[in-house]
Amino acid sequence: MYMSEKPQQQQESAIDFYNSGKQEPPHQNNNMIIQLPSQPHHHLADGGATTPSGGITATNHNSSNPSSSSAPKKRAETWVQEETRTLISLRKEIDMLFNTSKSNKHLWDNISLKMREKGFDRSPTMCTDKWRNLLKEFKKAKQNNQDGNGNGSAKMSYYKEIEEILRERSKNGPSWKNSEASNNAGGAGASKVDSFMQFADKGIDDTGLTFGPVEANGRSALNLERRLDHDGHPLAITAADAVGASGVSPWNWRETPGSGEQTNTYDGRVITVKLGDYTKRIGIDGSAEAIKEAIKSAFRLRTRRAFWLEDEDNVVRSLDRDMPLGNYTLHVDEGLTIKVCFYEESDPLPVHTEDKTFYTEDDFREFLSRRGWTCLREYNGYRNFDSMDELCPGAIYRGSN
DNA sequence: CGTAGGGTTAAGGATT
DNA sequence: AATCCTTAACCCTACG
Repeated sequence: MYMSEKPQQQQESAIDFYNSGKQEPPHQNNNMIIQLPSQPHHHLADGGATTPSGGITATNHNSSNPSSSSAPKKRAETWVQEETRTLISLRKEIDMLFNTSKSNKHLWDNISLKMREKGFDRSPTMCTDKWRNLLKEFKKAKQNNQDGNGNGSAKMSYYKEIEEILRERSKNGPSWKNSEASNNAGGAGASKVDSFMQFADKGIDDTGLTFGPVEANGRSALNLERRLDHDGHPLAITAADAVGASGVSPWNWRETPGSGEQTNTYDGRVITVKLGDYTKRIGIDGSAEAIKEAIKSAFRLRTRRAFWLEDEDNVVRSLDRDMPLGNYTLHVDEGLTIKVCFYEESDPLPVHTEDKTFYTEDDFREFLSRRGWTCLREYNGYRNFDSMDELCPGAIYRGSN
């Protein structure tokens, strides 16, 4: 109505966002060549929303148009369903790591990275904004849900997810906030730490990641052990003993029978999860955490690497006891692999180089600090990198201070 | 400092 | 063409 002045400022910051590096200058420029898998962006319109051409979001504008002053600020593409779902599920995975009194930037960085890995080119800021907008929508929807809002649209499924996250949160009580990624020492606390990104997971296997992204034999890069049987988690079911897992996980939050009666008898709610040559059946009667643990257990995932399930349509599904039964493919974060040169005191030439794979910003920081470095420097250049985000896969770096 | 959370602005497609 | 509607992106404030 009466707001005619101010576009200035807004416009500016928006442009800045895409062009000059306020937020992460989209990885594409510089030499961050995270090649996105050809921008999947399946264009399922988001709840009837429109997703015009192209599928490539904001960031590609600047390739041709660095900062022509009068660039008519384009807002980013509307998020498509898969994007939103992926975001929700990624956020869900690490929700307990968010700490209101500390910077969560690295967490959003990570989420953004994961998004990019899945072909969704969304900056951390875009992710936070989207998340916040989702929360707002959700709350608003909840307020006036009495009045005929009960459409079963995609949004409702977002809301379901969000509700669950919030439920988990409140259920876990304040503890999730202050005692951050609880150290793994001890019982139930351990499983609260998500399999997804165990940032605080020092100590175990600190050379980290003995399991590089792709092993020489070509088998998928997990530290799968030979025996792929289940060892313990009640929801991890082998093909042979699917019936045995009556397990309701210790973290089973839902008392309410939900839809219909919820008996103790195992009602066969099992999904099939495939990874490479291995197929396992996983019971999904527990909480998201429990299901995750079951998957880890079944496939012997002992890494901090992110993993996720995609259904037969390649849609990333969040782990949920209500998730549709069926066949899923397990995907594991491939990490970001670079080469690092090591020098001897006197010798100007590198003694040896080593491949190094990072899965999280914390991996990266930990790696640096363990060697007394503050950043990495490109091997034949002088640019320093103190964030994993800026590293270029396969490039060569050396430690620097 | 940072975050959450609420509000606001405006881009841009859809509808009339 | 005008209007409506959705939603990305921004602003502000309280709170820790």
